[in-house]
Amino acid sequence: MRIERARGTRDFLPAEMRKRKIMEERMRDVAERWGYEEIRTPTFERAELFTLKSGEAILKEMYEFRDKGDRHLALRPELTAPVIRMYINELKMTPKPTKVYYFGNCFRYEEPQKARYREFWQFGTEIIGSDRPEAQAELIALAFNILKSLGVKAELHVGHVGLIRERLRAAQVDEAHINTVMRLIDKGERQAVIELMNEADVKKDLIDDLLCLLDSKGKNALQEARGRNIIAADSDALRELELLLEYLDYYGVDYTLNLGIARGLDYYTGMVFEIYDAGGMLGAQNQICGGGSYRLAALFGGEDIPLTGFAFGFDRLAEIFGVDDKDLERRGVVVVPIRDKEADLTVTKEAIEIASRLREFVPTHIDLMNRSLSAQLKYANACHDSFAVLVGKNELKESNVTLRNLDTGEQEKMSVEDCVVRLKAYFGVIGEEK
RNA sequence: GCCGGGGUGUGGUAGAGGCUAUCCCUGGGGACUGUGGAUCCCUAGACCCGGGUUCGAAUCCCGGCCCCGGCCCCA
Repeated sequence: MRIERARGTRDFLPAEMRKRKIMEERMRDVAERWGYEEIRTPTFERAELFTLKSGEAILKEMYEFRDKGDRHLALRPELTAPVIRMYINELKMTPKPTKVYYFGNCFRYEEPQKARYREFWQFGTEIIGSDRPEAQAELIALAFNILKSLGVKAELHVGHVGLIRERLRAAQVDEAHINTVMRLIDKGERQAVIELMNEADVKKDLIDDLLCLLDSKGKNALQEARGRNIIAADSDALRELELLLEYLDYYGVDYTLNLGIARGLDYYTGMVFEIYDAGGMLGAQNQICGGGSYRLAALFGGEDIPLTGFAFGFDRLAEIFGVDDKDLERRGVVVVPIRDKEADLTVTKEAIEIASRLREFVPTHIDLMNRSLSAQLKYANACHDSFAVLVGKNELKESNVTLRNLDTGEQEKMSVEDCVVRLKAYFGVIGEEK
């Protein structure tokens, strides 16, 4: 009987893995050069870590279970909460800001769709200890540069939930209602927002101001809003946002100001941003990154430290990441022992020794099926190898090997030493050992 | 949770109630134990699962599973 893959999961074949590894390497590389260090948390956690953050309702969207010790556990549905937990448990004493990144699989029990799976990967970073504009700008610039390293065309929208919250407070809306409104804004339900405000007896011109703020887009939105007195001149959020945008210019980051981004979660406190695929390849799921400044640590029993972070949907990036076929094609070498019918082991011994040397710097095959010479070459061809190193008794007699270029068919006899040098040069190995 | 379209060897397919299920690609072996990509031969390998209708089901019906896409959601 044939066993099917679990719903919403995928197998990654070598070609896909090569692509994903290239992406991972580039993303890690950028993060490292920006001074972030990789961390890793467990694949499963106590379920309450996630319900505390997102409410009991998300239990039905998680893979949660009881272990044999009756602990209530869950496969992680995201990585922010685990990272904060790790920080509170064991990173508290590190110098601030603490800059970390992560890459890991997450699990959600949802209906699979385009670029949406039950097991998916997130790549994200957290700045622990700062939500100042300097930190916000660096974080956004980092996300921007990671996308650049992947050659992905994307659109960055930056907002600030503080502006809207301030506006609502000015309108005498209480905190509980503010959170409700933020959630509605995030869902784009304007009508519901208006109704709720009417119920709360908010004056009509204040409602208009709010709606106007939500619609603000583009570089000049801030000046316009201030010009029309929608934002108070002494607004803290405004000052923070202006500074952030200034810094983004220094970083050379292109952005669209979008005050309508609300991220309907209570713990977002300041800057928020989202990045969308600009190529239209993702259908309905076109958001590839989300982040912002938030306060979450106190919820998990830590000090209420400011946090700024983002997470990329790695699978969505993989969907739109284009890579040269050349980069994906694995080019290696095959060592071909030519055995005679007496099954003389000296040829095999020599071949293995040569393969071991080549394996220090290039993918190397050697026959595992006791095949004939021509069958070995046929296999090498099917595997897109570049060179064959032929080792037979003729070569052994002369202490030589035959190096055959599988692209051109040219071949020539040479010593093992010359062969190694030649292949090192071809595969661009620098820093010859002495 | 809801809606639409699908599921035949590794992959891609033909087949529309009736012979041993078509063809291409693929895997293994051989022609060919010192030179590959061609050709030929042999060989491996499939009707998603369960039930129903029928003399007879890959084909029609029902349920499930899975895939693709959309809604909801997206921490």
